[in-house]
Order: sequence, then C-alpha cells, then structure tokens
Amino acid sequence: MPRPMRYDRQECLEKAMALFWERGYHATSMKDLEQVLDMRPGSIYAAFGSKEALYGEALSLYASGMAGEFSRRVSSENGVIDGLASYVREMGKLNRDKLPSCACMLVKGLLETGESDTLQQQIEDSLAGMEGLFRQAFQQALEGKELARGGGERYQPERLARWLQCSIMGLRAYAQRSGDRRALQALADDLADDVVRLKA
Amino acid sequence: MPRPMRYDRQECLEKAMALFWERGYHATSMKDLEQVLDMRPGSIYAAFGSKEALYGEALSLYASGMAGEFSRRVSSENGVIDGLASYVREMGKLNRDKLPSCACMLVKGLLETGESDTLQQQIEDSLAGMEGLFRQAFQQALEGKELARGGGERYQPERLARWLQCSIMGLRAYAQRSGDRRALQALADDLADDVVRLKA
DNA sequence: AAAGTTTTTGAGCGATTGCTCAATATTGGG
DNA sequence: CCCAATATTGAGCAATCGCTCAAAAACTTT
Repeated sequence: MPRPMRYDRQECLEKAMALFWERGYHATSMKDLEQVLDMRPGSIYAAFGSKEALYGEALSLYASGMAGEFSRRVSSENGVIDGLASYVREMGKLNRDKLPSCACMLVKGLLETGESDTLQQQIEDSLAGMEGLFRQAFQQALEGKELARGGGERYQPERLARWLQCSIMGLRAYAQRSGDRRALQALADDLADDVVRLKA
Repeated sequence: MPRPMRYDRQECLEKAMALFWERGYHATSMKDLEQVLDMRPGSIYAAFGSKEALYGEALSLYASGMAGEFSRRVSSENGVIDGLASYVREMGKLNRDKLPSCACMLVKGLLETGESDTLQQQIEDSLAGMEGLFRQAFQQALEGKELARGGGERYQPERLARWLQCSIMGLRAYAQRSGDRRALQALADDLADDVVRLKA
C-alpha cells in the first residue's frame, strides 16, 4: 500500500560516487548532487541521512568496485605476478574522458579530510584493505614459487604490498596531471616491469 | 608620510601556507585565515586580492621551499645518487607533529582543483619544475658515471625523474595515513635503496 | 472511490561563504 | 599641530551552504 520508490538506491549511489570522485568532497555541493541525482533535498536526506553519510557510502561503493576489478584482473592472467603487472600497466591508459578522475578517490579523500574526521578512518580502512589484497597476492606468488629466489627480506609479501600500493598511489596522482599521456604509459610500463622483475 | 604596514607579507604567506597545506583549499575559510594571520578581511584582500590569489602565492612559496630543500639535500652528499637516496629516505620520518601535513601540498592541490582551474596550471607547472630538477640530478649522475653501465633505456634521466616523482608522490600520500610509522620508514628505505641500486 | 501508508516535494531555515567599503587609525612632512 | 597619504578595521552584503518539515503526490488495499 505504500507509494513505491521512484529512485534506485544503487543508481543514485553510482551517480553520487562519480560526482564526488571527480570534484572531491568539499567542492561538491548538495545542489550539485540534487541536479545529478534529479532528486530534491528531502529525498536525498531521507535516503542517505547527510552529505557526509552519502559520501561515505559512495566511498564504500568505490572501494568495493576497485577491489573487484583488481581481483578480476589478477586472476585473468596465468601467474599472479603477471596479473599484478597487467593491473599496473593498465593504469597507463587512465584518462579523464573515461573516468570521473584519474586519481584514486580514496587518495583524494585521504588528502582532503582532517585527521579527526570519521571519514578518514573509513578511507584508511579501505586503503588497508587494498594493501591486504596486494599482500595476499604476493603471498600466493611466493607460495607458487613465482618470486625469484634470493630476494631475501625484500620479498616479504607485506613489504612488496606496501611498495605496490605506494607506486599505484603515485602513478594515479601523476596521471591526474593533464600532461603527456605517453609519458604516463611509459611510467606505468616501467612500474609494471619492476613487478615482473620480481620473477627473474 | 604613509602609515607603515603592520604586517610582514612573508610571515603572512608562511602562516597562510601552513593552514592551506594542512586543511586544503576548500576546507580553509577566510575566517580561519583571519584568525591565523590576525588580520581583518579588508587587510587580507588589500594585500592579496582574493582567497584564490592568496592560495596561489602560498603554493609558490611552498614550491620554492621544496625545491630549495631538495637542492640542499642532494648537494650535501658526496654523490648525486646518494643525495637523492638520502632525500627519499628522509621522507620516512614525515610526521604530522612537525609539518602541517605529510602529503605534498602540490599533490593535495592537484587532487582538489578542477581541470579548468587556473590553479591547476600553476600546480602542474610546479610539479613539472620539480620533475625537471630530478631530471637534472639524474643527468648529472649520468655524466659523472654514477649510474651503472648497461642500464639501457631505463636509465634515461627523464624516465628516472618520472619514476622518482611518482614514487615520492606515492610515498607522501602513503605517509598521510595515520598508521604505523615504522612501516613508512621501511617503505622509504626500500625506495631509497631502489635509488642506490641505480649505481651498482 | 475511499482510506491508509509511504515517498517526494520545495520553500525556506539559520549559518556560513568570500568579499566590500565607508570609517577610523597611524604615520611623516610642512 | 594640522594635513595628506596610506593601512587597518569590522559591520555587513549577496550568495551559497547543508539541511528540515509540513504539505502534496502516488501507490495498494479494502
């Protein structure tokens, strides 16, 4: 007997995510969101509670999407290491025309939220989650004898995961620059080669 | 015969830079700046014109400071490569207690300004300037036979400069996370070792 | 149709935003 | 000691911010 909902929550979240991802949290106003979602303020607040909560849900959606894409790509190659390298190499194609932003939404959020912020903790948790996925991948590579022998302490999965996350953060920040796309691809290729070099 | 200025422009800029660096552009209000600078709106606008212009000058100050510190540290070591490695290794000590933010102000700005923004261009120019300094350093290392022979195309100064800037961007974004400081130092050490490894 | 239930609407709230400008304060020169 | 010149002040502007809530709309069931 109730009036049916006009809006699909998931679709709304995807649109909101795209806008937040592109402009960042502070530069995105509720007016902007109202326009993109084609919703009036009351509906948005009924559905999501607050701008901050909406941003939080958008972040979660982004994080799960990123984790999914990572897993998909890594498992699409024969070896884990090749999968990781492919994942990195693909980032050389990052382009503002296809995505709301080349930079990682988590990193954008990390750099614009205050340290006492509730959002900060969520972002750090998501980043830690990604780093955990990287660690698991390297762990798998280690157990599958994919990593070169004699790497020593340098080849500890958590160490490699840290390095990989750092490199990806840097790569995607670098990609945010509007400059030469060939330079970006060359950089991504170099980093991917560094990953591959863990094998030999 | 004019009334003398009460405020030192440089001191004001440094305070404004610290605040912008910590909070970012959008999260810093004129009210905040008035408080930190101990100036009333009229004085700020008379001195700097607008919030955006003030931010721009703060960015310039930051960029020149960073460039100066880089040059100082690189030339303080015997070899260029050791200087670069030392520069990277020192970033493992990045701490929110000492600085307004662990992250690079230029990167924070890059990730929160829109692409058509005037500030974006200034930021990208500054980043390109830093990358140029890196390139010059690697060029110097190359001419001084500091780089290992047989590195091939991989050891082109502009390629190495791109990689170094990417790594530093990533490292400092990683440092913004409030987590384990030993992990950060380990990461910085690993990256510094990668720089040193260009020699052998 | 009427009643009941839930969603959507949008005018508009108080607070804050970046910013202006007439008024005031503070100096050196005459 | 007053005047010309410049710096500083701060009340307050229009616009926008995130957000609220009583009313209207839209559906199912009876």
